[in-house]
Amino acid sequence: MATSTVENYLKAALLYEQEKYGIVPMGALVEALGVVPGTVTTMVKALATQGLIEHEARQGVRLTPVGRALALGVLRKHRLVETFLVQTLKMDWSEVHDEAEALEHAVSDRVLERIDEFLGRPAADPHGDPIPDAEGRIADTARQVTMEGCAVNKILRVTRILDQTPDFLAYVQQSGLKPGARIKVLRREVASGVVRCEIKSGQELTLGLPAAAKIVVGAVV
Amino acid sequence: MATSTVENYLKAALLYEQEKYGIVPMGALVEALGVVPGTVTTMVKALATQGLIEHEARQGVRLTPVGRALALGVLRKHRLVETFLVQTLKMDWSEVHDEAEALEHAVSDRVLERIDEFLGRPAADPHGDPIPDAEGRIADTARQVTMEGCAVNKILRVTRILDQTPDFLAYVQQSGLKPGARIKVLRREVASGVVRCEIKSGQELTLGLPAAAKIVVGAVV
DNA sequence: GCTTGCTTTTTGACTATTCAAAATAGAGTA
DNA sequence: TACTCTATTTTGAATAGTCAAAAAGCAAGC
Ligand SMILES: [Mn+2]
Ligand SMILES: [Mn+2]
Ligand SMILES: [Mn+2]
Ligand SMILES: [Mn+2]
Repeated sequence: MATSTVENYLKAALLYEQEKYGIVPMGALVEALGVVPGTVTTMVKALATQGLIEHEARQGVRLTPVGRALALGVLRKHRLVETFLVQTLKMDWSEVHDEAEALEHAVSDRVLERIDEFLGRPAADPHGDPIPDAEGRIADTARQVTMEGCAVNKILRVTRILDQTPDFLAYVQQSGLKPGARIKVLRREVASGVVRCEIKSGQELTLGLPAAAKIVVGAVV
Repeated sequence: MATSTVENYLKAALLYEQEKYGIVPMGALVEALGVVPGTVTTMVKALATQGLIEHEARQGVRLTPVGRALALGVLRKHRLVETFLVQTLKMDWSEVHDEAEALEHAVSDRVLERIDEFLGRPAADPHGDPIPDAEGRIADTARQVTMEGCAVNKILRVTRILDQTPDFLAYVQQSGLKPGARIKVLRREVASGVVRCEIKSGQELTLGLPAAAKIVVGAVV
């Protein structure tokens, strides 16, 4: 059985892989796990011995198929637990990440299956992050469009928030841009670096381009 | 923060204390935790240093008020989680113990409060074991009566199963003696060592005295 | 009092994970 | 080419928890 430390390392590598391309530098793991560099070197060697990752000296790591499958399982648990905490237990979407960070290591596959069924097999978590299915398949999010680059004057739906720091989530909540919200981008002013948009009931809102780039939108269903 | 190992040791000591009187012998912890005796001696010293138990050399341990409070918190998590798994996620009552054994260390107080509220602040878990409240108060079960010693020819309700081995739980389930079931003890034959009783819809059932002693009954509400 | 048998403790060793601090490799720069 | 800066690795040490096996304590019986 993989320890929770092992699971955290693999999940961190997976998330980095999904965001960037190719190899995961040691520094990315240092950052994600909050440990000193020497610790990562040590752990990475151990994980490589176990066949979960490949370690290119002075370069970084790459997940093996076994390691990736394990990481996808942990990510699935994390996101289903988050969804459960928000939908069923009515917790605030900004506080569920830390809870899921611990529960993802304690929820068994049996319990997870129950949760998945109970929730009706959701495709995304409260932040709009896609949930891998039981076989480890996960929706491709490479071509998602954000408020920074979407069509103008068209009603769209917020589907995902890329920046999940508490501050940004609080801002998103308070300004009504949570996943599910319907919005319309009115215009983009590149010179001043702002995006002007309309949210439900005609209210208008102005946000900076970097913030707009963190809000993924899609067609209204 | 107490590690899950520490929590398991304290909970084991608490459960033993509740069943028997006074001091908890080292062997009881060896048995409950599934480790070798030397390990218990080592851990017990560490727990004593942390002020969670008192260690009487060659005798055993006793929980300190701090240790007992911690243990009651873990027991509360365990039993609320079991209840949640059965009532909300529809898991079988015979399989939830092991799941709760892991989840009790990962569920935060915040999540626990949500679960407690969601379930309507239950007083007992699926096995009928009392759930400590948030302040650590737990119902006194010292004078509970079992089918071995209860009144005869009176309709009673099963409230608790004391033997929670999978085999016994399966027997209880299949013979309709789960907590909540209404039963009537018809007569006790001390010579042959059996108890004859009637369960719902007039079916009769015979069980041995040791088995009867594991089924707690109370007045019908 | 001496021997038996069971419980508990001691000792020595091992794994997993971590940090601090020093050493080193590379990449880019002057 | 030599220097500088940063990322990574090495080394040495610590903590938590565990086991195996030997030693010690103690109660009971002879
Ligand atoms: Mn985690
Ligand atoms: Mn999420
Ligand atoms: Mn446990
Ligand atoms: Mn129980």
